[in-house]
Amino acid sequence: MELRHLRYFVTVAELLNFTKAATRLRVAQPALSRQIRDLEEELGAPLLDRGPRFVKLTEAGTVFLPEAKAVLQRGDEATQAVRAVVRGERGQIHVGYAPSPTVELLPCALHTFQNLAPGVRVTLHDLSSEEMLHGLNDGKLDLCLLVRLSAKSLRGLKFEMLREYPTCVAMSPNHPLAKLKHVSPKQIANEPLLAFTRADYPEYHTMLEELFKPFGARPCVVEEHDSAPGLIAATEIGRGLAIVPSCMGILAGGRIKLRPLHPAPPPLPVGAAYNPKKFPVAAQKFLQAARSAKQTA
Amino acid sequence: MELRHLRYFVTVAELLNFTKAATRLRVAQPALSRQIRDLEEELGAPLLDRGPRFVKLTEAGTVFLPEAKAVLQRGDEATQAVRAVVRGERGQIHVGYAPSPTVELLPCALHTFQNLAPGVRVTLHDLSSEEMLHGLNDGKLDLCLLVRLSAKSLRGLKFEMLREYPTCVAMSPNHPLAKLKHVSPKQIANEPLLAFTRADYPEYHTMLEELFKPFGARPCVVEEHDSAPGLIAATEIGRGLAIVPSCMGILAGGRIKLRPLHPAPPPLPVGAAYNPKKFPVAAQKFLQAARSAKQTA
DNA sequence: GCGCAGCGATGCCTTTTAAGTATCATTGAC
DNA sequence: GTCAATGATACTTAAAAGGCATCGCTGCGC
Repeated sequence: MELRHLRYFVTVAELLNFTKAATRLRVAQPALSRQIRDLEEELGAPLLDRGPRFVKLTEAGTVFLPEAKAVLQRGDEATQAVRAVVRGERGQIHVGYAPSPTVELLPCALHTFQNLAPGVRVTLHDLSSEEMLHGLNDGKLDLCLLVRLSAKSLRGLKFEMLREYPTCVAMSPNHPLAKLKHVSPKQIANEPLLAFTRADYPEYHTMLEELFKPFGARPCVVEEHDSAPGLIAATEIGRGLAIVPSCMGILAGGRIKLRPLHPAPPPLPVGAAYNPKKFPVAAQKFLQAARSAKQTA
Repeated sequence: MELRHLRYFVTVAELLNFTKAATRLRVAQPALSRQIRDLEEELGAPLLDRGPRFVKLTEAGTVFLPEAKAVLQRGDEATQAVRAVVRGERGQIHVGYAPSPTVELLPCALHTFQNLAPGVRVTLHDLSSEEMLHGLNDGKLDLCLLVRLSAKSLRGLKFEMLREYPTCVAMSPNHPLAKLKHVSPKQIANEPLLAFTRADYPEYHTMLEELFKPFGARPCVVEEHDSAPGLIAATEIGRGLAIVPSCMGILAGGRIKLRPLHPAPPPLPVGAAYNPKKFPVAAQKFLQAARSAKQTA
C-alpha cells in the first residue's frame, strides 16, 4: 500500500464517481480504477460498491475512509514538521557562551528568540573560548556568545559584534571615588587593584597595563580571582578597586559602584561567533534575535 | 512522497547504515540511496548526515523519524481496521425484527453477540414481515428475526429456526383454569377468546381454527388486538382467554398465567432469515450468537 | 606507507508498474 | 430504441524502481 492508493481512494470516496475523481487527480479513469482495484485486493475487501449508475462506499470503505484521511493528514504533518525545521521554526540549537561577559546579552537574546522562534529549543553550554571554537568547528555548537577573539583564532569562523561595554572602575559603595561621576586612570594609579587571574585572562592584563602606561605607572594588582563573582565579592568588602566592563554591574546588583573611566579605554567587545559553513536557519534566527534584543543595562 | 520512502528512511535511520538497511529491505543499496535522496529532495532538507565512516540523523531527520513512524503506524491501523471489518469484528449490521415473537430471542442474541463481536454496532429495525423481506432483498438489512415464513415468500432467502415456543392459553391469574397444569382445547372451546387482528395475522386465525376443528367447534373470538401488549392487557383484566406462544410470558411479567395446551398444537417457529448472496461475516456472527444464546424463558 | 576492507555514490541497464488510449458493456432516460 | 453516462477491459507507452558494476573516500592493520 502506498499513499497514492489512499489519495486516490479518498478522492473517489468523496466524489463517488470514478470519472470525476480521475479528472481531479489528473489521471485517466482506467488508471484510477486499477489503483483502487489493487488497493481493494491488498486489503482483501471491496471498498466501493460499483452500481450501474452510482458508486457508494461499502462497509469496509466506510471504515477505511476516515483511516485513510488520517494517514494522509499525518503524512502532511510529517512534511510540515521538516519544513518547519528548514525554516528555523522548530528544532534545537546549541549555543555556547562565556558566562560573565554575556550576563546582560544572553538573557536579552534568549527572551527575544523565545518570541521569534518558540518551537526551537536552545541548549546552552557554559564553555571556555577554546571549547567554543572547537564546538563551532566540529559542528557541536551552532553559535557562541563571547568576547571578541583575535582574527587568527577564529580561522574560518565569523564574528559579529553585538555589545560594547565601557570599561569602569568598580569599588565598594563607601569608597571616596564613588562620589565622582567618572574616574581617570591617573586617580587610581596607586590604588590596590583586584584583577582576573593572569593565566586565564591574559588579554585582561594587557588591557590593564595599557591603561596605566600613559602615566608611566604599572597596575598595582594585589589579588587575582578566577571568576567575576569572586572579584565582585572582594571589591564589595573593600579589598581594592577592580577594572571591569560595565555589564558586570548586573552581576553585582547594587553591592558595588561602577564609575566610567575617563578618558575611556577601549570598551569590551562582546558578540556572536558562528561557522558560516554550517549555520542552521534556527541559529541565524538566534543571532537575529541577539542583534535586535534591547540592551537592558 | 510515498509510504515506501518512509519505510526506507525509518529502516536506515534505525540501522544508521545504508548497506545493512538495504539488505533488510531486500533491495540493492543504490536503489535505497536513490529513494532516500528523492525523499530528501522532496522535503527540501537532508535527513541523514553521510559521514565517511558513519551515518547519523540531521536535525531534520531527527524530527522526521518519529513523524514517519507515526504515519506508517497509522497506515497499519487503517489496514487492520479493514481487516477487522472483513473478519466481522468491526462495522455495523442492520437487523430487522418482529417485536413480539422475538421478545425472548432478541435480547439473548444481542447479549451473546455483544460478547462475540464487541466492535460491531447493531442497528435494530422494528418491521413487518413484508418490510423485512424487502430489506433483505435489496441489501438494506443483513439479518431478520421473525416467525417462520412460507418457503414461497422467502424466494432465495434462507431461514434458520432458532426457537419453538409451545402454544399456551393465557388468562388472568384468578381464572379457574389457572389451577390446572395444562389445558386441553376442548376445555376452552366455549370460552370467550381474545385474538390478534385477522387482517394483520391471518396465520394466527388459521391456527385457531385448526385448534378447535377436532371438536367440531370454532374459536369464539370476542375481541381483536393489533399488538401483543394490548392482548395481554385485555387478558389480564379478565375479558377472556388468549391463545399465545409461551414467549409472551416475558412481555406480561407475572400479570397473566400461561398454561400449555394439551394435546399440543404446533409450536410457534421463530428464527433468522438472511440473504445468502449478501451475508456479511458480522451478520453471520450475529446468527451464530443467536444460535448459541441460551433460552431465558 | 600501502594495500585492504567498509561504505555510500554514480552511471547505466533491466524490470516493474503506473499511466494513457481506445473500446466495450451496462443501464437508465428520453 | 437510441443515446448518454459510467466503469471495466485490453493493449501500449512512459516513468520509476530496482539491479549490477564500479568509483571514491577513509580508517585500519601489517
